Amino acid sequence: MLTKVHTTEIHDELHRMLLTAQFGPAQKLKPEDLRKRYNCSANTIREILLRLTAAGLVTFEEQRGFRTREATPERRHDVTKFRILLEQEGAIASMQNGGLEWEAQLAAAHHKLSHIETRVATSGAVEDNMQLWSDAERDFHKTLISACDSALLRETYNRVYDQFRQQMVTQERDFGTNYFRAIISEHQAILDAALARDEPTCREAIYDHLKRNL
Amino acid sequence: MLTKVHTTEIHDELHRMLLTAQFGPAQKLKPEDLRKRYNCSANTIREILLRLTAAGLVTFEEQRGFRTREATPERRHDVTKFRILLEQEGAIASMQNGGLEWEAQLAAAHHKLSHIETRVATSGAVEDNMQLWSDAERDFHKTLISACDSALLRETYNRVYDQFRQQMVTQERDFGTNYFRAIISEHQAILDAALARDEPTCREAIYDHLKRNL
DNA sequence: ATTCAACAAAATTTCGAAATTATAAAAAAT
DNA sequence: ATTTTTTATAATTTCGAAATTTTGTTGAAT
Repeated sequence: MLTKVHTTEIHDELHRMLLTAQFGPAQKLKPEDLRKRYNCSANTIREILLRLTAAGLVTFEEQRGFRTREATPERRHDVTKFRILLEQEGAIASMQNGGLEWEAQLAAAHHKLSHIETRVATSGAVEDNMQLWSDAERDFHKTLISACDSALLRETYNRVYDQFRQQMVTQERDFGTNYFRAIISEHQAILDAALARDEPTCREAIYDHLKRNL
Repeated sequence: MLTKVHTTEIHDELHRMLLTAQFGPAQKLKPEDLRKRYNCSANTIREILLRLTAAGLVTFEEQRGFRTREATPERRHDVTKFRILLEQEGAIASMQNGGLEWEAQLAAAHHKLSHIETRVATSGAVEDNMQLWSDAERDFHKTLISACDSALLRETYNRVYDQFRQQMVTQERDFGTNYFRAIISEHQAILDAALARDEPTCREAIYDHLKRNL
């Protein structure tokens, strides 16, 4: 009898681990180890790793297995630059296409995010709120471009956002209260420009928010 | 004894078939059929289809298998718009970073392409030269952005180019001599603007080349 | 005639193991 | 001592089949 396995759950778990630096950069991901840890077959692990490769979080070389992506300044620069391009284009398209519903969703996402960021900035409890902040940050940026009419751009952005996050957490940067104090106003600037439909200002706000990673 | 199978070759074969409309739009890709056709295991087919899903040429739904992508005007529009964005950004970065070597490669790729296009436009032998033209066209556009400093943009462009091609061939368009007569000058305009480092003109030339698919 | 349930057939997913290939270690040759 | 060959070990890929889920069909109930 086959023990029921939950491929999706293992996938999500590994995905989460990759975005919280539970593995080192360019670290080998051994199917045999993972197989034992999750009590499933090597094939299932292989399929999951192939999907994570498609997401850009893992690299694959024929006959030599899987690795987490490298974390280098060059790659961080590349991912950041590309994210800026996609987010600017997506945000502007959203500003042109989005209506009241989009504005409301963006305001809501920002409200949540700024609440968490303020709490972290004042209390200093970074670790405790990391996952919460992480989800809220992703949601805000995703909502920003959500009214953009290109499904392909949105899909691509989601991939790139994850890769960006992977670079961030892997190259341990200053995630102290200073960081959170700084980004509160940056997120506010993006929100304001977006709702005001001020395209050049929004472009600039997105750039200013991300330029520290270039 | 296991009969040696060539996963890569089957993959490339299916990839080629997807880009030459050997399957209908949104057609189910049955692992069992493919397994028999290529004389390999269902698992191997599954792995290949997962890779093609990562490339964006195939869709996958849990427990209900794989399908070729749909071919709709909306999707063609989306893919075209995104391709224009990536190609414009990539070309301009190439013009800024590329040196003599890049110029030479671009000139070479264009020479090949225009030779084939002229032959097709005059002889009318479209079918006979389709694969040849297809490879040359891809190579020209790929070379155009090859000196762009973002590996991520280049990777993404390659994926989107394939998806664009898939839409083109699936929605049978006018691939007669008229088409080839038209694009000869369009490719020439892109080349000229790129070598002249004229950014606005190059942007426009890329748009003009692709706008018929919007 | 339409809807629903029960069953049968087909397709998908997962497994455990065999076969292949890469990697590491030891031995031999320069 | 360094390089090359050989051997042993480990990892990857592929298979064939079992288990699961979906899809299609038949027959009963409304």
